[in-house]
Amino acid sequence: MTTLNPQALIGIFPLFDLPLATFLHEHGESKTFEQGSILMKPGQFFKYAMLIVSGRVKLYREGEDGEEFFMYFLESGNACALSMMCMARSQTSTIMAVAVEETEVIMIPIQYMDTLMKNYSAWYHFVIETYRNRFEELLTVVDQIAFKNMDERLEWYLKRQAKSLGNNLMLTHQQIAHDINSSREVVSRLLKKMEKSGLVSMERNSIVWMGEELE
Amino acid sequence: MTTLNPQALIGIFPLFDLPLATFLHEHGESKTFEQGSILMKPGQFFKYAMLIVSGRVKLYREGEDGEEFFMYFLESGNACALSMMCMARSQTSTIMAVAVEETEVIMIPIQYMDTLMKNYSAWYHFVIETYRNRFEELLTVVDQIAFKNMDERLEWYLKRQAKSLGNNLMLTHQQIAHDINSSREVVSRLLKKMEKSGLVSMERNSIVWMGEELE
DNA sequence: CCTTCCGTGTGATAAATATCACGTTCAGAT
DNA sequence: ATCTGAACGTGATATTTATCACACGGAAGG
Repeated sequence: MTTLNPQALIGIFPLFDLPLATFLHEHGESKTFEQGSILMKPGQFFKYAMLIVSGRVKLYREGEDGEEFFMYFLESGNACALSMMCMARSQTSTIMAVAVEETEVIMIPIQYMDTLMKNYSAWYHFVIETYRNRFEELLTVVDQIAFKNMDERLEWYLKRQAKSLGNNLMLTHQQIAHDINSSREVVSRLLKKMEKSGLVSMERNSIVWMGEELE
Repeated sequence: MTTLNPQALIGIFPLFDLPLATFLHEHGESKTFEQGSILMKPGQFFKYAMLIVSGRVKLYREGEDGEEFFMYFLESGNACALSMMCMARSQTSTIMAVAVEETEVIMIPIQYMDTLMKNYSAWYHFVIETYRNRFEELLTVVDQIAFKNMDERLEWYLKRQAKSLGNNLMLTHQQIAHDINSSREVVSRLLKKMEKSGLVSMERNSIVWMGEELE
């Protein structure tokens, strides 16, 4: 039983229709994750598909020696593609998901997947759409790290952050370096250049993105 | 109507059951792609989901200035995840699929997707499985380019090639450089090192992988 | 047989990025 | 107010990768 009623669910997940929203309302479970808590980590077993109602989740890949690499955010109306894929086979996760703010999710137990797929076409459209979006996002990530230099990657990173978190970014250079798998000094220098060309303005602990918006 | 009968289909796609195989046999279309022909290219609109019966397809990402970056192979029993997601609206970012040998595929017209999803649970298991495999493969690609140096990436590349194409690889240094987005000279030098440490042996136009197998 | 082209080898150099060392600034704690 | 630690700035240097230049040898075709 979710805290949100079917109509409210449709408001957040526009691909849902009333029968689906009603079903999920009845059989889903609401849960709130505090800022900083882990929704998913490598090796974890899935019992639920997770839909994001509100808040924001950061997905990143972990390297062997503790490096991290930011992949994307999940936000209101999104679903965790990995949770849906893994639960279909009772497999374990390979990435890390952390709430960057207080985040409310709906958890759909694995045993309903067959019913949903079979009887609710809105559900499988939603699932396909979710996969498609994540897959495409992952492809753009590959593009960036395969073809672009640090300056362009940093710019793209900031663009994406600004799109999700707003133009005033509470990030330290160190955090950014971590996310793009570079080093603080490199990030500092590149930011300096970007400031000179008017793309950002900087203060202690925060950066204001002044370039164009993403999309 | 496919050239293969339902039983033969199940032999190639073990997740299929008889009703599904029968349906696909009736409504799918067989097609053969010659070596070197393009199954999928930038900005293409999909009318079919594509399943690989035999042969091998190489999936590439293309950069803005014509660079290429090898992502993975699709082989007998695989399906093209992207075709199933019907990426109707991909723009600048492009993916390329080329047959590296003569390849037979089954093409399922997109209008059957709803029926398949609704009435054939084996189909949606197959679809989920396909997505999951491609997604995970893409994640390992991200790992490599995000965290590893060229020597490790080259080694991993050769391992994957050897796994699909056999240990005797008919590749020039130039082709390899292209696939991993590096340059011929770099690849030559790294291969030289690998030869000295006994990982490969080299001849003109071919490289024999002598390291351990992947997986 | 000879020429030409392609694949390869290799040194020199450049460019991009990472690392090290150290300084500065600023906010919060004592 | 002073101290302290975190965040940031910056030069020097190392490492990694790319690029340039050129040489060599074999294979294919005339």
